[in-house]
Amino acid sequence: MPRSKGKKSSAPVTIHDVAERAGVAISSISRVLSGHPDVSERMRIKVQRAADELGYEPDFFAQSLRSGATKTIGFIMRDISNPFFGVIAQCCEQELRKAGYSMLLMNSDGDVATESTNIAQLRRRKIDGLIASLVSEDIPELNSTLEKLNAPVVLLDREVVGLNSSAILANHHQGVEDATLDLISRGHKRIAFISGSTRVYTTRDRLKGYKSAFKKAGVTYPTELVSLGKFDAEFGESETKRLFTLKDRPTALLSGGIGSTAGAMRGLKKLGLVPGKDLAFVAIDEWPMFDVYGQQFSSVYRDAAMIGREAAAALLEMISGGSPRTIMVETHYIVRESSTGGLKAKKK
Amino acid sequence: MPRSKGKKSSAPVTIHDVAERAGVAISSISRVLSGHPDVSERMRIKVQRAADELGYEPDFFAQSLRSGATKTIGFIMRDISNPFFGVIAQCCEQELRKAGYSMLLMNSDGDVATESTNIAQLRRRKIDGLIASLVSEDIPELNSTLEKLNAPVVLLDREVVGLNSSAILANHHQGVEDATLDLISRGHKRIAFISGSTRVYTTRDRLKGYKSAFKKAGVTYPTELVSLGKFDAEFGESETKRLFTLKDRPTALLSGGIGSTAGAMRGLKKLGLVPGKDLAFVAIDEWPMFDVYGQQFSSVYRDAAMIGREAAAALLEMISGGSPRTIMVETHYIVRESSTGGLKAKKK
DNA sequence: GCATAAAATAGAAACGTTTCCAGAAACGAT
DNA sequence: ATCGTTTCTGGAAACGTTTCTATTTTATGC
Repeated sequence: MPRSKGKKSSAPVTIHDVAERAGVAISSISRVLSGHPDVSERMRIKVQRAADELGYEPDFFAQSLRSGATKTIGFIMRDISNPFFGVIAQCCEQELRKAGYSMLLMNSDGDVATESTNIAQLRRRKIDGLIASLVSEDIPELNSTLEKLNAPVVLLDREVVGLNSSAILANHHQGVEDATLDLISRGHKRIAFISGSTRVYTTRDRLKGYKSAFKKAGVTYPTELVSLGKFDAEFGESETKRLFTLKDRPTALLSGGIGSTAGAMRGLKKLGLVPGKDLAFVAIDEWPMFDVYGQQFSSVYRDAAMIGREAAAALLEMISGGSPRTIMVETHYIVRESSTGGLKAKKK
Repeated sequence: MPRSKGKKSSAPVTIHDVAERAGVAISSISRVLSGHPDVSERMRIKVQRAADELGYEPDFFAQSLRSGATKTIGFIMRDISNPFFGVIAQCCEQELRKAGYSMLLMNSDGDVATESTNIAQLRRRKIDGLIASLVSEDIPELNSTLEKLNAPVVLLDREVVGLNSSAILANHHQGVEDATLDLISRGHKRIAFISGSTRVYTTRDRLKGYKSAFKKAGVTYPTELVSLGKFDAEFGESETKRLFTLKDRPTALLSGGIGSTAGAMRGLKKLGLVPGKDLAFVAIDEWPMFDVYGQQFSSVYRDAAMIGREAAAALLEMISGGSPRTIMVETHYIVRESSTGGLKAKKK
């Protein structure tokens, strides 16, 4: 028992063990392993061998405590089960991992309070950076909460005024304008538009595209068919039902966001309306497999994988001293079968 | 400068600052804040007030270094962009967060080497537990790698022999048997079956259901229509194309796993074959929105949200000293339109 | 009141690193 | 040889907690 030389099976090997084995000071071990320049070749070899023989792995927490860097990135999503966010998360994590960082994932479930708790938690964990898809842009104290993080921030599809962060924005209005113009040119005037709150960039920019299309076409847009509230499926479904049971019901529908689209599709189904036949339908953001399902949906597309990669790149840049920047990702209107339909016998 | 009383704007407040303010020892601060019983009411109030006034937040890394608990759970997925895994991740994270744990997310991208690197990384980070959807079950050194983690493990849909872990398994064979029997009863004999490698539980259990259905029906199953290889979309697509261009082509298809199904659907589309018409088609595991897309797909369903919750629960249980256990989640055959079709003019 | 036990507190030693500082060794140049 | 440089190394002080031990205070029973 008193012998500490025995094979202490599972006691983790520390820097002291390596130092003892190599017969040098612990500071030398640290220098060798962290690639410090002031190290002789003889020392390097000696230490490396001792470390290898003992299978030494530096303790992450001790390192972080002393050095201050945690090699950890916080990632706050409104809903990771949303495949659009899933792709972003995947690509982002891949890039961060390549650079030696790990990703701490938290869902806010679209709830402001949860989001703020999450940010606080991440601050205590001293993350080196944050990538977030925020619930809203104008929450009181949001700026101060984020600044207290004391770490660079990359926002996805959000513009927070007065905050010194990077942002990955999509050029939503372009795609939406194209889609709306196409629908108008097909003869639609009563085009419904469902999306989230105007308190976030996403909605505002989409709305801009919707309005500018009508303007370009010289038509006034139907304000009563624009429904902006939440991004979730419940809202999408109930609004779709409401709008499509109006007396003078819409002939086309633009649904903004993955959640909205899911809700809209459910709503239409319950009403017995078939996209591409009883109405023209364009989804903003794609669900996976949109291109192969029997019924093909038109969409305003953006590249989620690229968004993830760009977010990681922007953050890593800031961590190594770079300045915040805003990246604009293009959107594209993809015409498929569901852009047709909704107009009674006009074609005949 | 020499005064340290001045408002040092951004220097983080430590336990020492609180101790000084309250005029007590740092050990008392720790005791109060961690809810130690041996604390007088007077002390509790004094410390609490000082802590509140200073806005003290214990340093996470210092806590972990000293106490050994990291309040962090590793989560290794093959592909988080897969919405099925996304739902699992979301529900799981939610449960863990409630219990005060954070989730460190890593993708293995279906690659064994990446997976093993990830596990090593998580070990250095001293995670309190791991939840993983492993690439394979019989990788050499997998057991020792996982055991070296020195933390409880919950595996999703995997059976690793000799490993003392919990597992969330799905009762795949039941759902697949039901689906296969239904197809047989509709008159199908040439039922193709595409899934991943038999080196994982998932495939083995599904295959079991497929075979037992044929056995129960007293029919020998078409070995040449069973294609087991990988879970990804490429494999699903190429095998679908191969099988459905055979001279004596299948009349029905069971595709196992989200990836396979995506590939199969692409393949069928390219061949111009419509599920529910030119063939009967049953997906094993659902893509989101299967119930609302124009063309409705039959499936063998399992509840991803429940899997996530059960995984979290099992892990938390083990962390607080409980024993590993295996949870079996039911699967259900859901009949929709795509179960019809594929039989020439039999009905007429 | 007094011994004894119990409760509350302070002080200091960890935890495993990195980093600062000082000193030793090596190396040219005189 | 001697002196300055440079290069390398060892020792020790952080980093901010928790936890162990020892000490002081308070309560309890006679």
